[in-house]
Amino acid sequence: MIARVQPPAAESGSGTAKPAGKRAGDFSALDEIGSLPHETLGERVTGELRELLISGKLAPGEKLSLRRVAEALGVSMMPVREAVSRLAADQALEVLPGRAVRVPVLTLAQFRELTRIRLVVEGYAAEEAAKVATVAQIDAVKRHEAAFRAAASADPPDSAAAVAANRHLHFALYEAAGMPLLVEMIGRLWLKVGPILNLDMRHEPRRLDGGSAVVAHEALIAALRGRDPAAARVALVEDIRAAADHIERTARLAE
Amino acid sequence: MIARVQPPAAESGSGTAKPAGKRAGDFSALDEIGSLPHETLGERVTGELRELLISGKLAPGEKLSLRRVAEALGVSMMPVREAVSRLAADQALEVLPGRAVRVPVLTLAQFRELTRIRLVVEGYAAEEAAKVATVAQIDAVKRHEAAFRAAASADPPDSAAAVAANRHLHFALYEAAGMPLLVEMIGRLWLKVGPILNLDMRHEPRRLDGGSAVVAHEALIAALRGRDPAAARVALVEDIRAAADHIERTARLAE
DNA sequence: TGTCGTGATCTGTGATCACAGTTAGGTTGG
DNA sequence: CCAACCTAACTGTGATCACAGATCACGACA
Repeated sequence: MIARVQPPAAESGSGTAKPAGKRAGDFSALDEIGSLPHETLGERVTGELRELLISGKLAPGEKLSLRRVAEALGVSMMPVREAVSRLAADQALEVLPGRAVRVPVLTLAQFRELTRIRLVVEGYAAEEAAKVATVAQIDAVKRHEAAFRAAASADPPDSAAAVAANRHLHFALYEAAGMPLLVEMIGRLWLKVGPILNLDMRHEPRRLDGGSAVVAHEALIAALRGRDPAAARVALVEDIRAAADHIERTARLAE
Repeated sequence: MIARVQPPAAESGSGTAKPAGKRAGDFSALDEIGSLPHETLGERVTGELRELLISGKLAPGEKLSLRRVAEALGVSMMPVREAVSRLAADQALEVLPGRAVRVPVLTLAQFRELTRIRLVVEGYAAEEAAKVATVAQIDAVKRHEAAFRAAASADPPDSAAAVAANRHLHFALYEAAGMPLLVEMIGRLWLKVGPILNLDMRHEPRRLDGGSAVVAHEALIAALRGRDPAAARVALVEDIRAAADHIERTARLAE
């Protein structure tokens, strides 16, 4: 089913900050107000569905009905159509020929290809991050790593928190590379692997978290501190590959 | 302005080929018809706009009106909305806060980031293609290369044909890597750089075509024939970098 | 002559209605 | 008891209408 709309959610998507015309030094009070969000309904629904997908709350194969989603979110069918169109364009959702729209079920081949692409793209982001990250950005990564370890080693393990912390850790790293378009592209990749990956982590948090993930994360942070791009890439590749191996062994993939 | 709808256009996007249920050997006649397109109107409009973007027929900064596009294509406003939503989700189009939707104008920083990403992603595709390409696929690349050289060295140079041949050449290469998701991701990148890149090539075909492009393409084909992944990557990187350098010098980029 | 106010016209956004296709469930005939 | 049909409810798609906001141009006032 569909979760309720959370009020603001602090959407991290494409920011719309635009100071518009800014003259020399007159009317200083007017420059304070920075163009309010103007977030359209369709965008909010998109963000809502994206959040559900990337956090693994929507299982692969799950069917979505435009009318049901619209009703659950308290909006008309129209914004939901727009949101589904966008996500379907990214293949984060798929619409079957004459049926409903559903969360795609990846084939083994597709999952493997996606993993290979992630190794290249996210590995590159880690490399660049190791080159140009500020100490504040490295601290942010460390903070999320601590949160991840805490959630993973708790008794019982807080799988939801671990999933969220893992995501924040990775994206804090990617944003440290200073390449916004690259970050967004990675977000699109996570939209595709999110359902299987996080659904699995949600089911078996200790297997993945207590093991190689923590080790890889520590190696990653050490590489960031030492400003060692090659080591950062290796650490991240190890992290992704370990998770992917685990998925391949346990998750149910099509065909 | 908006071009007219070309009848079929042989959409090369996400194929919808699906033989549906295929039983043993009964009703052989029914298996002939391969589930007809079932292409929705919105999808066709999307493909139409995508083609205009990737071929550089829509200039950066050009404004689009949903109603005008709808009228020009002879459809309602609805399918156009869907198409624009999809393309805007990929940032192939952008919708200003309270204004119209337009083709994005890249800043210099954005263009450089895009180029860096292309070097990584398309370079990887070239590497993989050199590993696994079949002879038929290599021949296809060679065929497009010949068409490109012919169009570029003609008098006067056929810039439209050169642009098209260049695109076919690159995508024939990428498809040879056998990674469909990667190809689609690259297509998304081209959607962003297409307007500036091809618009420029259209204006000054000889500068780019007669020079480094042909050399890079020849080196690329030689690398494919020799099954040398590293050389293929170098050749492609050289091709992209030369084009990007030319753009940076001549094209008018924002900010 | 320069500048501000103002109205007409455009923009995208959202809602509602109509429709063809498919699916699922219930019923009937074997 | 099983299978086939048939109806009813649901699906996404497309069109039309209504609305708030922004832009632009013209005209009036200083």
